[in-house]
Amino acid sequence: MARRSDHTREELGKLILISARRIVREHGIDALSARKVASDVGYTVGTIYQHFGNMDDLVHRMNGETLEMLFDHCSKLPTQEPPGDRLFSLARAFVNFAEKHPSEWDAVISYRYGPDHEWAVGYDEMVNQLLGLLTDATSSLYCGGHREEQVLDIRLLWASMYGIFSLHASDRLGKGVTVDDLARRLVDVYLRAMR
Amino acid sequence: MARRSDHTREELGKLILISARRIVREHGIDALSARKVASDVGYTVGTIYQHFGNMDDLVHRMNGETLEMLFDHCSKLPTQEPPGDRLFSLARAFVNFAEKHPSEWDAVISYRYGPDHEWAVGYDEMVNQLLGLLTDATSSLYCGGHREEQVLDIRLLWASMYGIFSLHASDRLGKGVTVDDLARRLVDVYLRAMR
DNA sequence: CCATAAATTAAACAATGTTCAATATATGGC
DNA sequence: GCCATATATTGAACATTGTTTAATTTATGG
Repeated sequence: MARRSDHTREELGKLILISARRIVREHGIDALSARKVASDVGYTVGTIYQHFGNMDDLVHRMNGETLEMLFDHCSKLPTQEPPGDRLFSLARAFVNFAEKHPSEWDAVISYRYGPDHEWAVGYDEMVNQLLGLLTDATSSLYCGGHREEQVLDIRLLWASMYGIFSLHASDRLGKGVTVDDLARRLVDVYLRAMR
Repeated sequence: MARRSDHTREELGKLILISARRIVREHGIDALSARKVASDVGYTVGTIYQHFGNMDDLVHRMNGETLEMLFDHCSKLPTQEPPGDRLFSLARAFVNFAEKHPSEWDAVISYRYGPDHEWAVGYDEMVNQLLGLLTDATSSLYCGGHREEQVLDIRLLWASMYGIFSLHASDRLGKGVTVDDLARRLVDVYLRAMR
């Protein structure tokens, strides 16, 4: 029996998340299971379920942290560029991050939660922060009173990137087409339309 | 034991696909299982596996047929409209179809195949036919020698629609944002960029 | 030192995809 | 009509899942 005083409750929660991430990184999201995490962390299944109500919650927390990593990655970008360049940089940063953490990003993109799963507020906030980066990078393009248009456009950019990654995850982008090609073209088309 | 002469091999294959589609339509892709299909069709699990090597193949065939249905749905569209209108019609037809067959479309969009699953040629051909519709609707916009650009743009439109549907499937489009809003805006942005 | 609360285990459950030997059925040759 | 052969079908098994729960162990506070 793993000793209760080995780690505080909080520490163990972190250990579980670290272990889950390691399994996902090394073997993909489909290889993740409660028992593997448990044995990896030196406890048994039940303990996992006391820290995370179910597997969806565990994956959800992990994915939230992955979004946080992406946000940090993007926050390092220079903020002085002209709006067009800045959007390109942002898109490239997305692609970079996805290439650097393929399995973890795949989990964010294509893990299917069960029907009664609820989105944590922290998760939504993180998405909003990422959308905020896109908003900042493009707001000079909406000098008029077209703020609602911008909201829609940001969602569209986000959805489009999401689709590119989704198709990429299952190798369905098309022969010779890369994520980078499509992301660049997406920004290009968008900027042309805004001109 | 179900009598062997009740149906020819081909008939039984069709029955299995019909049953699978019914289960998906009524209870969603996550409710689909080999045993449910088997009992629904009046046979046992093993028979399913003699007709479809594994569940991925079964879903793949079903999804291929769904794409076929979408293609038929889109083929009824008038072909005389100006290119812009035609692209809007096409996008609306996609959205219509997805709204008409939510669960079956969800299966196409977000079912995760196993790691060693291979895409059937028939499936890819069907995707190509759908991309062909987009190509036809937009080719007058590429009067110059920009055919490679068009190929990329078609893939981009496809990926973007895909992303919109993916996010919609998990209710993550954003507060008050609909599939139709985004699809229309997508076409709008694209056409503006092409102008 | 003991009572209480919390953490942890071990075992169970139902459901899944998948395989396989045994059995039943149809078919073609006589 | 009968028999051998090929094929279809079953039924049971296996490993793996997520999840629950009663029993046990551990820490903590009086």
